[in-house]
Amino acid sequence: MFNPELFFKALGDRTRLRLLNLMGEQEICVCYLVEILEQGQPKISRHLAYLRRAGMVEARRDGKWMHYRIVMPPDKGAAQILRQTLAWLNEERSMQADRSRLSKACCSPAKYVALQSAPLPVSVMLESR
Amino acid sequence: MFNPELFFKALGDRTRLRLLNLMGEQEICVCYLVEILEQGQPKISRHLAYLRRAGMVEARRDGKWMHYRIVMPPDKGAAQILRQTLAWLNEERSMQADRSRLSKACCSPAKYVALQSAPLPVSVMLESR
DNA sequence: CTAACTTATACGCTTTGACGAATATGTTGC
DNA sequence: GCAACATATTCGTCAAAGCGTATAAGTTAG
Repeated sequence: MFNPELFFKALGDRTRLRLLNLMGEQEICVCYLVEILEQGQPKISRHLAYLRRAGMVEARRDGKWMHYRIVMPPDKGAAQILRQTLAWLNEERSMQADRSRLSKACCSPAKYVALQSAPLPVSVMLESR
Repeated sequence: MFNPELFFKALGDRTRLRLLNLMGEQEICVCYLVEILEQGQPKISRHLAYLRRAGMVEARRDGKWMHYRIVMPPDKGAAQILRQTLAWLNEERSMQADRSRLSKACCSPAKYVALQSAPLPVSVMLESR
């Protein structure tokens, strides 16, 4: 599929860029996205749906939880631009801060215990080996 | 300046993508953009203003005529993505057709004589040497 | 089945932006 | 100055999309 307009529209929103940035490395549970971005859950969910419609992410159900991950578009040009964009985002301070908060999720027990056995982010699982 | 949101918003419109595609090689007069895209002049002008605000193009006045050209953003990441985007656009048929119509501007005298001594596109000038 | 929980969607409201038509601005030649 | 021309901007309208609130849908535990 070749639809640059739809593709770039999907990237033209700060919240969606932050979501993509957090999904950059590996799949991540919606509950973490809500906590880290400190935005309402319906808002996060709507933006995830937008990204799904644009073919940029896919979801996997895991019991009550949904995990989202980036999927590279079949179009080679689009995939290249998406990869480039993720690298670009990673240069910005606020995007690094978001990622940092994700990796520290394991260090704020009060908050995450409240999420009652929410699945740990992959990064945390790797660290705790 | 680092503002991915503004950057991608500018790319999230078909008319603006077509304009960038036509400006890809060298600067081009507004009158050709209007002719080739077959869109109203105010529409073209508004989209050019949008691209100018986003820092993607600059204008040069030449008497009555305005010539627009792409300027690479100072941000290295943005510049790279813009270059890739232009290359990507160039793979699409309709974008190739637009470029083709530009290079054939010299072959439809009736239409372009009506433009009374409009400055020739650079590509035409190069061909006629 | 029911209660608790996570995520998705529907609704109403507001903002953004795209559009055509009309008009303003800037330039040239007389 | 004025007329003709190229381009820019303004205005009113409409559609797209953002948001929060409320609610629906799907899952698990009991």
